Amino acid sequence: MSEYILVAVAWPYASGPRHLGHVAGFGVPADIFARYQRMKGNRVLMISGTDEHGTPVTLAADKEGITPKQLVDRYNEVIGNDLYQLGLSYDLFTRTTTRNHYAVTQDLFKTLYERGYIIVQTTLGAFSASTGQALPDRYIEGTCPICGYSEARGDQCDNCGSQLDPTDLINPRSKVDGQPPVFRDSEHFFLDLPAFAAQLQAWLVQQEHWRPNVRSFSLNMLADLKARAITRDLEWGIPIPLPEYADRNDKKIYVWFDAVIGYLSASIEWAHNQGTPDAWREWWQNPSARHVYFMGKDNIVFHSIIWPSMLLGYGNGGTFGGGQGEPLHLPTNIVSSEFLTMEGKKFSSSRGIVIYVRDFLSRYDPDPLRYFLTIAGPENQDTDFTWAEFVRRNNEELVATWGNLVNRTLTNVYRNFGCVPQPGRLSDVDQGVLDEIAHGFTTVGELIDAARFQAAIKETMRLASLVNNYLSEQEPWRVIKTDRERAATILYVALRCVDNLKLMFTPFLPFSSQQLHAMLGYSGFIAGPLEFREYTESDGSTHRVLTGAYATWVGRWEPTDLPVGQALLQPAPLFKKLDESVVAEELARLEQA
RNA sequence: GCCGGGGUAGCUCAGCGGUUAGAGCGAUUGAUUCAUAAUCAAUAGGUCACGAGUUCAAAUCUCGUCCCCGGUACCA
Repeated sequence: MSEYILVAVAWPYASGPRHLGHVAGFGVPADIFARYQRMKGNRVLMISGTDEHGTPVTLAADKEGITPKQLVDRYNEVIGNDLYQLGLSYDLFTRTTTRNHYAVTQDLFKTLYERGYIIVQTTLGAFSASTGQALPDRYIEGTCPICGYSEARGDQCDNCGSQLDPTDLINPRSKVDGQPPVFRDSEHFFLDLPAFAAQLQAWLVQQEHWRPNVRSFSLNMLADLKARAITRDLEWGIPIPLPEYADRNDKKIYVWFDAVIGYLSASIEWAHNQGTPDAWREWWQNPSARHVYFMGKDNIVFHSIIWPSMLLGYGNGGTFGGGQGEPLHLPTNIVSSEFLTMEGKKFSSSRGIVIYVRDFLSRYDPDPLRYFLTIAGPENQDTDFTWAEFVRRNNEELVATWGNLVNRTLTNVYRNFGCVPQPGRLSDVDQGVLDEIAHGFTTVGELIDAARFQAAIKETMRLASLVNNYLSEQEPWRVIKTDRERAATILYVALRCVDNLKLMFTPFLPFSSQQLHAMLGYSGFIAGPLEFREYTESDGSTHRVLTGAYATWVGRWEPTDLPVGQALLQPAPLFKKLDESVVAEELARLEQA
């Protein structure tokens, strides 16, 4: 019985290229989960896109003297390429500047507004004296009234940690042009979060399967819930869908309000692109579907409080819901990761403590990166990326344990038989190792399903060691000198194990598993490939999306019947051993940046 | 400040009330040589941040202290 599973992946922000920390937090874990579920035969819809509105985009564009749209076009392409090269198997990776996304966002806004969940309040805002541009709190700096630190931000002082208001600062100035800001009243729309407090509470207490930090953090927030502004004084954003704002260019929907709606709008776009415009309902209006969200810990509140409130308020209503069927589905699980640091420090583009995904992949293969981010990534606590550790994990774990097992097995078989050998009678030891590997489909599968990816890949590696152990004990290279049939049996068993491990490694290491699949003499795509497609919307605008024909995958999450006699291809190493000098080279590169 | 998470072997991390606290790597010793000098086995290595408490039993629960990370509602 196949399940409907929505894999909702956090939307990378299109203000610049993304670094390793970003993909460690949401991309790789989500892809492992999605690939496993597809191999298992479930109906997976994995969606996301670039998040393209908001102040940082406009400021970055101003700095370069280009329009926000030009800037996000560039980074949508860069980020899309990164994700493609990493093999993240989105059913749809789109963007928030599509006509479809605007329409869905406006539908939610309008529906929530009509139902009284959006209210108007006046707040004091800061504006640039020269350009009139609104300045978010953190774009204002000045002297901290508490500790006297001269570079305190409008929201917080980094020196003493005090929470501040921009109006508290002594000698406030804009971080953009250094001029003192002008403060004036501004009318904004607020999402009435307290209206959902009771429903959220009832829902959250039931979510005992969530990682504890997500649940307790969210429950805690409920105690002191306030209405939250969902519009900004900004030109760049989705227009407020009310008649009196139709011609106004100074106030737009807040970027986070539209970003979370992306999960729904991307599902709707996917269905439309497939030519089955209502297919999104099979995930969103299906109470037995599972919705699993992946993100970094800084995004929790938007997914556990704000987005659920919006879904509760919308129900099945509005233009897209059509007032029919079940209310839209709330998150089933919110898988939040901790943070990856870089050589002991926080990632920081401005200070050059960063490795961009594209730079990394220009020099190294995607699977070693996916391996590192899974086995040593920030799943349960902050973890550190160091080049020394990356090289070590690559050489001494990935190459030595799994790569070597594949290479020694295939080389032995290829040289002596050329094809999958006919086994003789299996001994208890033979059957024992086959059974243990086959059992991995259960243990590894359960770990992945529970979002315990680190434990899952460790278990898979342990199984690979087991087969190395089996070969060491059985010594087929010695046996073959005296007993060819026994050697054939041993190698057949090892090859069956490798074939099954190949499948178990596929969610983690899709590229090398595909290579191995071919070397074992199989055809077809075990789990791939990804592709870009161009779509044109009704207004004639086009955009590129990342997608793939995943239904054609031949990889199944179950033991294989490796056909006796199947011809193998000439084996070649799956992974490259990295020279120790890589560490010094990369550290020097960081120094220069 | 407040809220949440974390501090465990040389390193990177699991474990989160129950036999003598685990893994991988590193170290030492031995075996092996089919394989990318890749493998396999054994040994050594820890007052589980610190202090107090609850309990028959604490790395695990409670309280306090110190340090690191995130959030703190106008960064996303």
